[in-house]
Amino acid sequence: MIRRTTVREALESSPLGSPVTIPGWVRSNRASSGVAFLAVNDGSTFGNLQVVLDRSLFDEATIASASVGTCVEVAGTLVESSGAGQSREVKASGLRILGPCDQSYPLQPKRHGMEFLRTIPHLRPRTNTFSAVFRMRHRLAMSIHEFFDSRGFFYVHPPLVTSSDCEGAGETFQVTTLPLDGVPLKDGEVDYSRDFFRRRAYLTVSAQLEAEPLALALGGVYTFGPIFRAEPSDTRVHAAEFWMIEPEAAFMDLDDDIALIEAFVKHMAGTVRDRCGEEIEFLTKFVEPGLPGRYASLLDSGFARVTYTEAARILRDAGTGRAAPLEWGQKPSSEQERFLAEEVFARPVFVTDYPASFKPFYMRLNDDGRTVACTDLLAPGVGEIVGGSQREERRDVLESRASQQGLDPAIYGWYFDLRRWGSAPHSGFGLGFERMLMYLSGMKNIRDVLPFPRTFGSMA
RNA sequence: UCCCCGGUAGCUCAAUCGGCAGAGCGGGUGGCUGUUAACCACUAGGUUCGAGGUUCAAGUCCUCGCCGGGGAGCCA
Repeated sequence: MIRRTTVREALESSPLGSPVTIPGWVRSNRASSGVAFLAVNDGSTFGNLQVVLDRSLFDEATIASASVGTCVEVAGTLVESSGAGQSREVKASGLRILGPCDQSYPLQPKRHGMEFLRTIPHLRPRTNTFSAVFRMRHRLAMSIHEFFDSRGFFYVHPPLVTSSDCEGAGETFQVTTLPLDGVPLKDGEVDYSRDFFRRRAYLTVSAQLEAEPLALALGGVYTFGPIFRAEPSDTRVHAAEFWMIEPEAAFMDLDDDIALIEAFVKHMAGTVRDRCGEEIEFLTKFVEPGLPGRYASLLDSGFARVTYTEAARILRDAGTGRAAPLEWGQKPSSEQERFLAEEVFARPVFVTDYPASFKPFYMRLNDDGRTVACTDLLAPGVGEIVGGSQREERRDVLESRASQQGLDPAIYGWYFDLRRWGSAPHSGFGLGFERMLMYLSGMKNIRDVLPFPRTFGSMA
């Protein structure tokens, strides 16, 4: 075991004058006749550690061998830097090559295109941009657990293999051990009784249906795990495998749900802003200049709230404006959603009470009989980031809406049972983890916030 | 799935109306007394995505294919 000092410790906390041993990867190697400088990064923090090599102590070949990408272990003393770019540096007494790196190494100390970096997912975490994104990803994930834990929500783990396709949430990947070149048939149909689970099985497209029974026992719960969707959506915001947060809580109505969403989004943004300052600074400079404005819009004011019906009126009255009018009963287009968030309200806005006609059966029917108690949170620059609703707790209403939408009661029997015995008002929402990370990092393609993205037609 | 755009050196990109295929970075060699994606000089490096076609002449125009990107729909 190497007893090491991290770059983060060396830059922030280790006492000056102390001897240190620091392993890391060379980001740049600048040699002049009397002295050579290595920029060493170990991923523990955004910044590099400057290592100073006196050329009277190190020969030409040793210095040259520490080329960009090489894994080195530097021994030396932590000292105050006389240069302008950093306050501390290491005066080296030893340099060991742990992992040599020849000139075929694809990463250079220069800007690369995202498309090229996607072809080397195993190396791109060594770039400034991707190491920043993945540290931010960690911080965001941790902030989710902090938030719900502090509010008494329990972290639950619904199955990834399910029997239902969660109505309308998307195309499923089927899970089977049946041989594809000789599927067993019975009466001309596939004989699923001979499949692994003795029935059809899918990868989950949403954990919500399984979260509800847990919420109706534990009170407040949340899930945070992978979701799989087989939709052939070839866009910058869709992945076949992504992560979703789905809180669900008993005794919570739509107003409570909306308050929870707002507090949650603010907590995530606030934590990342507080803890990822260097990452945000870098990403603002090289990826998305509008990043500070995004944090401000999330953190510095309350979110707006309108009903779908009011939004349709606004879009109609805006008339000659950028977005087309919305006829009541139609789904808003992404252009209309962006118009509301960016121009009408200029901050995140909750749109509530959509028509029941294009929403799933489990959303609670309002007293008007034509809208449901749901909300989408629309953010400037991206559109929808959260979708939630109060769930239909009345057994008769739920069953009639399910049958209207043509669902098989046999599959959803247990879901109806929740309303049969001890039903309770409850609500929840879903938030796409990568979409949130894209918003907070400024990355423009979902493939660039996932370490190894799986998207339609591509598994690099 | 539909629509649009693109593919030139290892990488990032130029190349006028169809007329000798270039630069920066990276690599190699040499230089420089503290550099900040160091700098200076020299140098090597090309099946212009592939297959056809038009033309005296194609990176450039046409057809097909492959790959990549963006948008729409759908969603998270």
